[in-house]
Amino acid sequence: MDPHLLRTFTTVARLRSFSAAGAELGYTQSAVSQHVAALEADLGVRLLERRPVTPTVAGERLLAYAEPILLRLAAARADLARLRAPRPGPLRVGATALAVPAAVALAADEHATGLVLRVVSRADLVRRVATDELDLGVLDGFVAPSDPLPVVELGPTATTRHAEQPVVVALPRTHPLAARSGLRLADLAVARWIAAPDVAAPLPQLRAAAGVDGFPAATRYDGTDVAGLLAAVAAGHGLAVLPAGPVHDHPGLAGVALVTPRLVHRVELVRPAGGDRPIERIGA
Amino acid sequence: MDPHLLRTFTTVARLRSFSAAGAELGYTQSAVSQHVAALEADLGVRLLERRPVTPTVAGERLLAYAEPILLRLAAARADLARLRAPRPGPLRVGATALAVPAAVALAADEHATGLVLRVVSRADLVRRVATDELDLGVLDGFVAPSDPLPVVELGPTATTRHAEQPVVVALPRTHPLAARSGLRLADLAVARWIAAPDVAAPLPQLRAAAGVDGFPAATRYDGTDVAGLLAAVAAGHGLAVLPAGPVHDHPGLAGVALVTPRLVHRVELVRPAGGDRPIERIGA
DNA sequence: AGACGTTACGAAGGGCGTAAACATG
DNA sequence: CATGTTTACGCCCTTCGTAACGTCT
Repeated sequence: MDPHLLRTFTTVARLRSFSAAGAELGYTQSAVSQHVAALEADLGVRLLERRPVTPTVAGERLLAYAEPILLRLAAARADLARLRAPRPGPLRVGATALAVPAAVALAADEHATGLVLRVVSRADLVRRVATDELDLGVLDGFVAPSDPLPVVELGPTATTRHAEQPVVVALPRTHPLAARSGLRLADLAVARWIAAPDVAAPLPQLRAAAGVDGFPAATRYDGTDVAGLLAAVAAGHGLAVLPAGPVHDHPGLAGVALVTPRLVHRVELVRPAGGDRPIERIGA
Repeated sequence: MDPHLLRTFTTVARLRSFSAAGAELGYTQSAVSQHVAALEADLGVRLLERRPVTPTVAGERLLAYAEPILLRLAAARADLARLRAPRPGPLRVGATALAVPAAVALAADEHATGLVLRVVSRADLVRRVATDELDLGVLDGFVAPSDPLPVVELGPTATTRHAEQPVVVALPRTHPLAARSGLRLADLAVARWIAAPDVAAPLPQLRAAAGVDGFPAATRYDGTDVAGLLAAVAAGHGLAVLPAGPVHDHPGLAGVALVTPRLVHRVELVRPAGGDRPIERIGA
């Protein structure tokens, strides 16, 4: 199970084509065919159906292993490269949508070498830090008080808490529940929700936290723009669980405290394992 | 970063010898030397000091990546092999010390093909299931109510809850605190404790849960035998956090409820991703 | 027939073992 | 000097590309 073979395999599976994978990887179609054949021979299972190219059950299973493995290999290489020589150029900071203000505040002193600030999805942030696409990540999420954010550990990554603030259910100011002083999440399972996984608390997480099904997605919001989501909630497209701050600042919105389960909005710094370049003002 | 090179590197680092690693892996000493040289050339860093053979800083870092990667590769191979052909022979069940009764109850019907029951450490259980050394794992641990046990995800592993029971601080019946109706963990930070990481709640976890340092290990208990640990507590060698059941059954012990933080003793089943061989009576 | 994957084959490269050189305590 | 690692070198096996050959639509 040479990583080259795994990489070829994942590429073929993604592109659903041997020739396209060859083109992307700089191999001939023939070499790709040989790679896949070698993997299939090694594992004794057919991994791909051809024409159309589709992963078999075993192939799907292997993909689930291969991607993390390749990611970790890349992370290891990036980590050791970083250890070898400090990267020149501006500090590249990535932040998830609701962590942007924290990232801005954090990088306030970084005038020396310049700054690149980039908004990324929650799913990508840790990966980008691990593979040295970013020097620092600022990640947000919704968890029980003082619980750490769940991060996929791609290696000896260091995460540190930065801030926590209360969580509210965001509703239009005119909503019948807007006057309530507190809400229980489970009682809102049948409401209309906005699925905004990169900004608000993702609906599957709400289902898990409430312990009930429901939380139907009336609207899907794929951007990373907080103002846009707030406007969508105000316009009545659905509810969202958000940190109290931005909701209270919006004129058309009411933010009602979430009493059960207890959740906080938490911001954490994600730094590469080595963490050579010290970031001051951490943990403020 | 060929896995063969990584495997050679980790073996050399573990055995602190090129020649011993070669012997273990079936290579000549020369090949081992070439492997390490190739890795060092590839990554542009010296990984090992020679004479004596010791990992450098970069080497230590690489080890932290290499071991999970190699484990995942092995897990992937084992998983696909299992998918290919159902394993003959007895059902191999592994359980951590405090999960043994649950494992026994669970495997009660498995008379068809026979049963191998094996007590393993918490650290090893998931790895052994993933690499197909075990067909089923029964894992215990101490967590907040209804939280899942923390498991290192080596692939698409399936874990399911099996049972939860209350947690107590085990003390000798004659201990001054034995008459209390409830105890706060933080108040016990300066007590004498027994470090029994494979049976009781590990002391580092207690420090984290209590949010304070302390919990000094007066005694270290490395076995997986519950009765032995209970005897050690009864004899005054130190305290331990344990599930209520076995503590209450012991004549010389008092089990005082732990009121803050709220913890439960939880038992979970760990099954290989595929889970072909259905285990009945799950989730009882 | 055309697009796409497979197979055959030869050339280049890489990996391993043997053996000699080298370093270190 | 003994033990243990590195280097030199040759053989073999692997891998890739070219090109001819299936095969599915």
